[in-house]
Amino acid sequence: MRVTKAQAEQNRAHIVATAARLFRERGYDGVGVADLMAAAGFTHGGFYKHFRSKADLMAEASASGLKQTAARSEGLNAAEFVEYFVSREHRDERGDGCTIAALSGDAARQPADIKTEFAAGIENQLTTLQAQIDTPGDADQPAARTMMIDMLAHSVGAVILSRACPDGSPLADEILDVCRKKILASLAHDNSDQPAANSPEA
Amino acid sequence: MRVTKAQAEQNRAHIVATAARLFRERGYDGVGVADLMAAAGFTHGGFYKHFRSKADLMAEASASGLKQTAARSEGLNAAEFVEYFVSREHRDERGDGCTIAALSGDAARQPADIKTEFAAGIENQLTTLQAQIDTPGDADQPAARTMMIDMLAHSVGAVILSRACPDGSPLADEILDVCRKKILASLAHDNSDQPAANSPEA
DNA sequence: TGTACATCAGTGAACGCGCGTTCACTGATGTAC
DNA sequence: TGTACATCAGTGAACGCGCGTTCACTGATGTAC
Repeated sequence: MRVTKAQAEQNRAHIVATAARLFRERGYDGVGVADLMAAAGFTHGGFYKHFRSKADLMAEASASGLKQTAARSEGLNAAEFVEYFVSREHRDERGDGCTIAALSGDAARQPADIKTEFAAGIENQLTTLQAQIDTPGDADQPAARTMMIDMLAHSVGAVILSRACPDGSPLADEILDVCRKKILASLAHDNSDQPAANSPEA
Repeated sequence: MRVTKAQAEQNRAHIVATAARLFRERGYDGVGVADLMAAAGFTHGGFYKHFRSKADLMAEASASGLKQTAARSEGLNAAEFVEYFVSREHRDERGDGCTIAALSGDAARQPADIKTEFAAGIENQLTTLQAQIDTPGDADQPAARTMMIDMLAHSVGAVILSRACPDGSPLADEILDVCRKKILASLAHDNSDQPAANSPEA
């Protein structure tokens, strides 16, 4: 049952893509090697012809998923990104959605190699988002980066919080709607580095 | 080896509290019944004298953890809450930190009973935070709720994103610092429901 | 271009291990008189 | 208040099961001549 070198590479890529999707849907612990290989259309034994261990695949599938996530938002400006990201559709489609939103909570408990992939994935996402900002001068690139970091964290928080609520509950939708408006508003009246950022209490 | 009714209740509460902490640290799947009972100072067999199943304990420990989380932020105003929440200390102390930040990602994949506990926990947290807002008149309670929903999602996103990065990496700290400033700033110049929330693109 | 042999992607049974759960047992607690 | 018995929190061995991983095997592919 040997298979063309090209076919084998294609099969391997298919397994990685399937893993990226299943991990987003069910988390790293929620997908077994046998599950995964069956979903990809193979028997489980062949897994170790492609990967040294499940842990290795976890890192590779994470990297692949993060790359795909960033590629998807290429060409979107910040507002368009938020409209898609902080939406019911995105919230309800874990498997096809953003890897950062789906797996950051899990990544926090994984070994360093996976966390490194996440940091790289986040950097890549930031670069992609920044590339679409109308920069009047190149001077305020740090401000653009700051803005995108904040916007991404804000959006990720909204989706994760909404997903933690029961399916179809009012609170789940309220969180999404409130945050989408607020994030869009904060993008609109360009809060580019107001100096008044210290001690708002008292 | 029977034990006082009072002692048994105390032991049960201790197991729940231990579970809440361990689940925050390692996630629901990362803690076994035997692990948990050993950490609480018991052998695993006794577990089923207190709980019908691990799933039952997961729901109860979640509720307990969420209650504790909200209780901790009582008396803090929004800015004080953010200063604590979006900090390195909180990020690095998963076990002692906020249950929402630690487990929302996992809760999304759990059965309805756990999601229901999370929704209740979030509502409780919102009520606690709103109670500390200087409301000029009672009229803008909806605006206060909106503000707290947004601030909570924003803060949770910052912590989760930071935790997904390698320990001690520059990006992990940058995310935290950027978001803390931005969230405090948005609280300070009170962006109470600006009308300009539609279509900032084009 | 044809032939002979080595390679290796994929198969499916089997492995040890840790998980959640059950169970017979213990002995101090709680209760009935 | 004291005695006899039932209760049940906690113990530790054992259960079946699914997990990640290994292995002998297959047979088409790739390679050497």
